[in-house]
Amino acid sequence: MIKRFRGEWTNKVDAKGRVSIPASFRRVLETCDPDWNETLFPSLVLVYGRKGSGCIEGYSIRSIQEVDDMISALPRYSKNREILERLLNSNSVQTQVDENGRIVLSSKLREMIGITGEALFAGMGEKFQIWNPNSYQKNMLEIFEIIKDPGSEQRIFDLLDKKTINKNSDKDD
Amino acid sequence: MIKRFRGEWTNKVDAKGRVSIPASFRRVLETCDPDWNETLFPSLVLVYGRKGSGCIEGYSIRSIQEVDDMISALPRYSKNREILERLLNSNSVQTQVDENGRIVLSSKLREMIGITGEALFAGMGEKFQIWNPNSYQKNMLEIFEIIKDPGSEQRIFDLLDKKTINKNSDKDD
DNA sequence: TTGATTTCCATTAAATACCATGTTATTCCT
DNA sequence: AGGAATAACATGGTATTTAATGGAAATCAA
Repeated sequence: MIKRFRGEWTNKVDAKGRVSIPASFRRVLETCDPDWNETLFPSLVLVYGRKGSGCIEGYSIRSIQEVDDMISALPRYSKNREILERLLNSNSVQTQVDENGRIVLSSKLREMIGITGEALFAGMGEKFQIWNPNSYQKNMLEIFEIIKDPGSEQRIFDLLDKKTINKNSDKDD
Repeated sequence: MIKRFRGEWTNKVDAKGRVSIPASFRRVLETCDPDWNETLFPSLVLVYGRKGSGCIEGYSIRSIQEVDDMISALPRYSKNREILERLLNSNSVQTQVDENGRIVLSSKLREMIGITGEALFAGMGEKFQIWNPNSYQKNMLEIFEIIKDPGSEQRIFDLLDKKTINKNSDKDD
C-alpha cells in the first residue's frame, strides 16, 4: 500500500485551470481518505497560506487532520493558534478529484504561484507541493547550494541517524 | 531469511528501460515488503536525490520506512525536514518488480546516471545502488585509492570495532 | 440569458501486463 | 555420482490497459 507522496511530475494546466493529479498521488489520496471507496473519488485539501513558499501544498484528508489536531491542541484564543488557523484553515480549500483524475486550480490560486501552462507536483511524504516549474527548479538549486558544503550535507543526513536524532532534533530550526 | 543486499551484478537494459533485478536482491525485497506474499511481486523505492553520487539507490519497503519515519519525526515545516523530503521523497519513485523480475528505469533516471545498455547493481546491505558499469569501476578505484595507505585502511576498519565506535561515530567521514 | 463551472466523452501516448525463448541452476531418481 | 527432469533467470517481443488531456454538453448562478 502506497502511503507517502513521492516523485516529481509535470502536468498541463488548461484555460479552465484543470490539471491532472499524478496517478501515484491519487493512490495515496485514496488510501488516506477515510470516506473513500472504489466507486468514489478522493478528497484533498489545498493550502495556500505559506506565503513565502512559492507553492501550494496538497494534503490527504488523514494528513490534514493530523495538522488540524495539532492546532486544536493549542490554547483557545491564543495568538499563535489564531495565526495558524488563518494560515492553514482560512487560507486553504477542500476539493475532490474528478472522474478523470483532475482538480481545478482557481485563477486566484494560479496567480498566487504564477502558474500558466504547466504545474509541477513534488511529493513531500505526508503532503505534496504544486509549483510553477521554473520556480521549483530555482528552489531545488537553492537546496543544492545549501548542501554543497559536505559538512552541511552530512549534518542534515545525520538527522536520519538513530544515534544523533535526539540531540539534533530540537535545534533544527 | 535473506535480509541484506550483497554482491555485484550486471544486467541488460532494453530500449524501454526494462532491467532485471538480480534474483538475490528480489529475495531481500520480498522479505522486507510487509505487503508481500508468494502470489505478489515486491515493491521498492528508487532514490535519485543524492546528485553527486553518480548512482540511483534502491530501498526495500522496510528500509525506506525507517528513513521516512525519521523524517516524519522532525518538526513539520522545519527547513531541514523539507530539504530531506526533497532529496528523499521528491527525488524518488516507488515501483514494483514485475512477474519477470524486472523494473523499468525511466529515461529520466537513465540519463541521470548515464545508463545505456547495461546497469550494474551493487549490494550495499540495507540498500543497493544502480550504476553505469564504467562509473562504478571508477568509483571503486577511488575507494582503493583511499585505502591504499594501510593506516587509513586500518582506521576505517576500526570503525567496526565495538571499543572504538563511540568515539568515532560523530566524525565518521 | 449568459458567463462560469462541472460533468461527460474521445483520443493518443505511455505504462503495464502478457507471452515466448534460450540459458543456467537445482532437484530428483537410479 | 551421473544424468535426466524440472525449475528459475534473464531477456526479447506483443497485446492490453491506464493516464493525461482536449473538447463538447449539461448544469448552475448571477
